[in-house]
Amino acid sequence: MEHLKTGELAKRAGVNVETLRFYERKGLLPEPPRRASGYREYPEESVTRIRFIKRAQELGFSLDEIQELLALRVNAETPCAGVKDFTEKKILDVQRKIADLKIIERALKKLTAACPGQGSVSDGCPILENLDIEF
Amino acid sequence: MEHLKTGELAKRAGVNVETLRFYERKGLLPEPPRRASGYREYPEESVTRIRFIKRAQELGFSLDEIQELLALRVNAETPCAGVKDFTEKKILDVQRKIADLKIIERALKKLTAACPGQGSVSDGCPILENLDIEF
DNA sequence: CTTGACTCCGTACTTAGGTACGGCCTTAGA
DNA sequence: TCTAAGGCCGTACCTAAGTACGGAGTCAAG
Repeated sequence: MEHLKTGELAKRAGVNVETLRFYERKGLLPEPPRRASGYREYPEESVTRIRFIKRAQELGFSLDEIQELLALRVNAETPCAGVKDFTEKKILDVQRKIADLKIIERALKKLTAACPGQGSVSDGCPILENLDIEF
Repeated sequence: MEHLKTGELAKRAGVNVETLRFYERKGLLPEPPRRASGYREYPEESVTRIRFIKRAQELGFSLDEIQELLALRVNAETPCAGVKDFTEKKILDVQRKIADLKIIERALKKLTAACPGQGSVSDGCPILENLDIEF
């Protein structure tokens, strides 16, 4: 199977059909070729594209930022220096996110570490009162 | 200075005054004591609380999730086991985020690594066509 | 003791990111 | 070949997360 219709793509990528149209309008998903009837014919790769978008969202990127990320592999007119600058900024961005998530991870681990998993919080559970997250 | 008025807190935390009222309505920010006039008097810690909320958002948590995270240090009635379960799920969640961000980081680094930072993309810039991010 | 900046509150508006609706058209299978 | 399931489009609607408005009360510096 080489081509996908909207419904198939939507199902495979785990999104609503309308979301595909929405992404297309937004320029996140390139307009696919159409058959004579007007039906869209998506290539297989669209699945990973969509999934990348969804995952990047969960990582705190807005659709606009995601578009910029995706543009990196496509756009052939931007001056190289600009691309490099942008990319380096994004790397810092990502590194900060990783660092902060590690702080949160550590805080959460500290919580579970001591917890017996039984009894009720009020008397004895050592998990709480220890979630100190500072940035 | 022990107490903060809404405007002061807002400025320190870098958010709009209205956002504070909004968070209060949502239960993300506990209702502070009021002076006789009705004016809110926030404790200093509110600043870190707000900043935590903002940062957690940037890391891809919704306000509802953030509320759950914050609830961990406060709520004294939930059964310990439930708390532990929730916390462990969140840890996995966070670890997945970190892993995926690292993938993105690596992809972005691969881009800059080879780029001279000059010339235009179309002829010669090695950055592009190499951003292969798969989940 | 006034005046300008700040606060209160309820309510309305905005933006991002989708979802749903509905009328019409296409396709594929019995 | 008829027909249900699915596609097309424009438009309207929805939720999350704020932002703005505006009339009335409060505070503090001069």
